[in-house]
Amino acid sequence: MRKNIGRPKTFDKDEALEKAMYFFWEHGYESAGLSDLLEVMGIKKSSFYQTFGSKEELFKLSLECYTQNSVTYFETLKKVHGAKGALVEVMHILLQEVKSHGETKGCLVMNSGGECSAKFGHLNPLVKAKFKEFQKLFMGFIVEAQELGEISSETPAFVLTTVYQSIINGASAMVKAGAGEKEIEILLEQVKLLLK
Amino acid sequence: MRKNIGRPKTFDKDEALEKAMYFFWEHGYESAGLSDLLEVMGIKKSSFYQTFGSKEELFKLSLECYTQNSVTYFETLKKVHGAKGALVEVMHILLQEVKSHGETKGCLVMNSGGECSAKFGHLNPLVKAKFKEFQKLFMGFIVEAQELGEISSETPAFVLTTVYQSIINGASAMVKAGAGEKEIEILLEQVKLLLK
DNA sequence: ACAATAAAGTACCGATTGGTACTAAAGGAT
DNA sequence: ATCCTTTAGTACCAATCGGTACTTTATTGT
Repeated sequence: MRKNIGRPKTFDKDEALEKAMYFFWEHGYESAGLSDLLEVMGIKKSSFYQTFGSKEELFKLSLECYTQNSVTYFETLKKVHGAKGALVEVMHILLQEVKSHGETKGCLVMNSGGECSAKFGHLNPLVKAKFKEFQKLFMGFIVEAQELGEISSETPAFVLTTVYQSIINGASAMVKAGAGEKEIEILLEQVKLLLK
Repeated sequence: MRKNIGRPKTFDKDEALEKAMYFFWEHGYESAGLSDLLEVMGIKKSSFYQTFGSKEELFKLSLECYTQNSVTYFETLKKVHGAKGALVEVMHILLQEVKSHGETKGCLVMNSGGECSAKFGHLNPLVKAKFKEFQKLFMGFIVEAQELGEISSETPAFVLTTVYQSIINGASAMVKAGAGEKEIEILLEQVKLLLK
């Protein structure tokens, strides 16, 4: 069987996907126009449909890509700040975003939940699966922090995880609706208080 | 000056607006098609543009309508459950929604924040204004509960308000992303714990 | 009867959407 | 030189979008 026949690919699929993922993250699934995506990805329509099949397929892959990137990013944060510190740092980063830009992209998975639950119900199962991955990721950090004694083991890890998620997701939702620094500073303190 | 000249209106503007508001609440601004809205409102296109001007104007009025309805609704809850009880009841209602339907519409203002912050930036000021109205509404309840001794005055009212908002908004966002009963039950307990 | 207003109904508009079809050129392997 | 595949480019598609224009009919007060 012959290999490398024909004209070789001139773009990297994963790189193009990552660029698309960022664009979905910024604009949402529906609002991300195909022509905009193509421009960002740096490929032409014919290449796109041959490689990714459809906009919906691209979006599904973007959700996967986002989750993988997030896991890697959290591992990096853990190495720098520790398990508990990484969780606090997430809120700290949100605060910095609000202070410098007054807005935030939030979490692609949560954003997609809001967008898909009403109009793109067939994407809900995937969104839910990714949500559970994040839940698992966060709880892993909390369990680890509890084992290390960074966080009290008095409250069950799942409870801490759920409350933590509600605060950070609520925080970014509030920023999008118009909340400012004061609110996020309060919520940062609340996260620190929660993870005692 | 002659009054009541011409053919009288056969539909009530406020009723039609309220129906449109519910439709926006369920489907979001962009996803609510004009033809769907007309069907729900029970009026024809010509009547619509004469009365409301445009889809965007209708949406702005819907945000006003939603906020007014919410204020009225909260006053009702307060009469039944008291100031603190009303705040807890909001979370309780969300839990019931999850138990019976597995989903929630959330808050129209917060939903609009997520939708408009990216693509319909010119609506942000209005969304922000409505967000602050809700903030004021919640804080009024908390202040009242503190004065009555239902809630401890140890923590400042604004802090309690912010944390409360982050939890309920985070909760409905999580439900849309796929969270279930367990998570919301935990968050209901957390709200009760917060408002001590 | 007449004027004034609102309704229903129809037709149409330009713009945009995601997606398809097809041609032609490019580039590497055999 | 031949084959295979991926590019770029163009044209086109049906569907949908919010919105406009216009005619016709209905219902009131004067």
